[in-house]
Amino acid sequence: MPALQHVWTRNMSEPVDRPATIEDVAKLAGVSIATVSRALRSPEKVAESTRKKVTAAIARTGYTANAMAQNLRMQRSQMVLVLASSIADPNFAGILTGLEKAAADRGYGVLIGNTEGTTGLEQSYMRFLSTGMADGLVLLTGHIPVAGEPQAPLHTLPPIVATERPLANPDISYVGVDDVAASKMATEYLISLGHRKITFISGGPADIRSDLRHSGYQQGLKESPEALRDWRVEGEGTPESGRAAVERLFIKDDLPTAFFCFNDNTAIGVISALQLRGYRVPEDFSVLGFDDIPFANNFSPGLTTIRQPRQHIGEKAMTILLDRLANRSLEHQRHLLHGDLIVRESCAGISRNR
Amino acid sequence: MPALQHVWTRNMSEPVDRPATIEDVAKLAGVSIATVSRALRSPEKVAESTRKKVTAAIARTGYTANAMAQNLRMQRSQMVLVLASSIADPNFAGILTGLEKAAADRGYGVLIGNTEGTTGLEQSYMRFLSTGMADGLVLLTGHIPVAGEPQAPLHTLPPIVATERPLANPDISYVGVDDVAASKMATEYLISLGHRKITFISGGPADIRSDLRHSGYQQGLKESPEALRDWRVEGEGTPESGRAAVERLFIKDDLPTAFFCFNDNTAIGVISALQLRGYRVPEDFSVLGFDDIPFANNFSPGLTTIRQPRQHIGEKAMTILLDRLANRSLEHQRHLLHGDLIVRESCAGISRNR
DNA sequence: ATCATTCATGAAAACGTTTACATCAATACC
DNA sequence: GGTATTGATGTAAACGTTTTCATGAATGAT
Repeated sequence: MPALQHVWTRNMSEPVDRPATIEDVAKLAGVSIATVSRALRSPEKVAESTRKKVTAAIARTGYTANAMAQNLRMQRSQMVLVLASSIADPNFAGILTGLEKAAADRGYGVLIGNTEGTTGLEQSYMRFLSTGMADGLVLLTGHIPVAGEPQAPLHTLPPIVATERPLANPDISYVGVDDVAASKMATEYLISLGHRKITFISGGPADIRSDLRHSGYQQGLKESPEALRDWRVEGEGTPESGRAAVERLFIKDDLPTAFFCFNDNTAIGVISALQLRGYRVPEDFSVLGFDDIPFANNFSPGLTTIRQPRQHIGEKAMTILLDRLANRSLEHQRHLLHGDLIVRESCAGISRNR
Repeated sequence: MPALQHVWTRNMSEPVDRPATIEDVAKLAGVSIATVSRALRSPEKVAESTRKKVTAAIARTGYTANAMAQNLRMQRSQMVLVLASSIADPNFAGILTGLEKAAADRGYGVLIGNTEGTTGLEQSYMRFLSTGMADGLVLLTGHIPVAGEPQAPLHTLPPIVATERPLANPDISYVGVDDVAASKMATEYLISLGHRKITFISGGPADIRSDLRHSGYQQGLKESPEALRDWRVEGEGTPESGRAAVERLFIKDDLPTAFFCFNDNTAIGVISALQLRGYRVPEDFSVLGFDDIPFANNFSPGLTTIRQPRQHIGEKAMTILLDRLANRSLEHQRHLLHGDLIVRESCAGISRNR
């Protein structure tokens, strides 16, 4: 006897068999649907003998519980919405991998929304929350997507956790790399190599991480006994902006010996601009990045950079969210993960001939 | 009067107000729930005056229809499952962006599953389909995830479309770049630069695309009147495998003047191996890639490569799937999109001194 | 032997929608 | 002025679960 299963395309010759329901199973096993449900959800409550009958009937019918019905009844969706401002961001894939893994481990699904930085799309994705299609929210956008007033009531939103970009609002859980500590470490490393004139290229004024990393850079500078100049120039986190920053410095003829860049993309731009002008990295200038994007190792010279533990970040963020979903009482928390300094080839001791 | 809205966290002082239901709206508007539903789904069926009352009541209550209830009733989920073997794949982000956009445009959500190439995870994600949490499936894995027999019944599965990696099974819709035509074009380009000894580095025997691109390469060779050697060596699609391939050729002392690589990652490995041996690209060797990964432009030398229209591929794939979902009668279709040759710096005319 | 407990099961009420059908009023027709 | 026709609404039945409560049967204690 062939198993009765889901059939998606109609076969004109025979009657369409819908997916088996709990009632089909119950009938076949000669029990009530309540018993079938119990046999599945809390097997200890049903007698050994009937449990066997039910199991057999389930196997025969190919039954799988309808998730919509379950979720409607249980008032949840087992789904989490992940909102990102750009899927193409080099950090996105790694974080998503972690988010996804942690979610899958606990039976949750991951719904993704690409907001492209527009609040319109943001709002549109929020419907997954308001309609109950998702139970929680992971934000990679750097801000809370609230339509209305300046300070819309937070309790109006489901459990949220932010990652990748810190939020201005401290009342929301955040997990990410410790930007300040990592940047301090990076700066200290450059100083330890003998550099005294270190430029920091930011990722743009809109990005909070710029200020955090700048602040770590400042702290690194302060550690050193010598007076060191706080030398921040603006970038945008793109290779082009890195190139442009270098050009501006050359025009002003105000050159550092080392660059600490907001991210690897900027560093790549900086290096290519320097090389284009005939300089060598690290012999003439040292360049240090942030992120350790997958490509950092294949660039030439290999990028010395701070590694973001992307997958861990994702996993931790999802774990916090799901814990919150499971137990309403949990408070929000911030987790700053350590970022390793990955030493490759783009930084070296200060050259003698400059 | 404050709007009655969803509240996720309990405020001990006052009673918890659940999300407003259709019944709340009906009561407030003084009509039946059927009328509220009609006012929303088919406004033309309800009198102007009552429609206004309903609209007002909806605004007052902050009502949004419960998606679970809707989906249960309407027997669909408005959700699509996207299965990928690796989120970290450089093509993934672009394709996902397209998939996501097309889905969002039509009110569908995108559920993602990272199989990591394991059939265990694949099976586990299939539960979204069998439980009705997703209506359709997008495969970026290169094969159909069927648990059982060698040729499990296809009608047992929901509408499927494959992208990124072609499937062995021709009965499933596929949209991707035209590997053969693009590879032929790439090869012809190298020939037009004067190259007569061109190596093709594959992406590994398991990847069908290796054979397609190899076949296009062969066709490109055949076009040329001179006898040209079919010169395929095995790689794995990684920079390391590209490096290794170069080393093997040097050991055999059997060198081409140009390399056509399965993908950009391989090309990057090839170039770095050549540079490490003191050769220059493109002066000494030409190297051509495939994909045009975001980084290809920032590599040095800029990678000449075939551009995959990733976002278009994703959009087209999703469109086909959703069309199929909307109208069962549609047959499967394959769409091969044109891949542009992007000329940068890694290929040049054959050098005089070799 | 009686009565209180435990244990396994079934009946039925939710969960929040959509929609076929019935109802009734108002209009149109002759 | 009686009868079709149209139009707007309400009633109630689904959709497929989980879970409270009630019902009996079997067990245990006295």
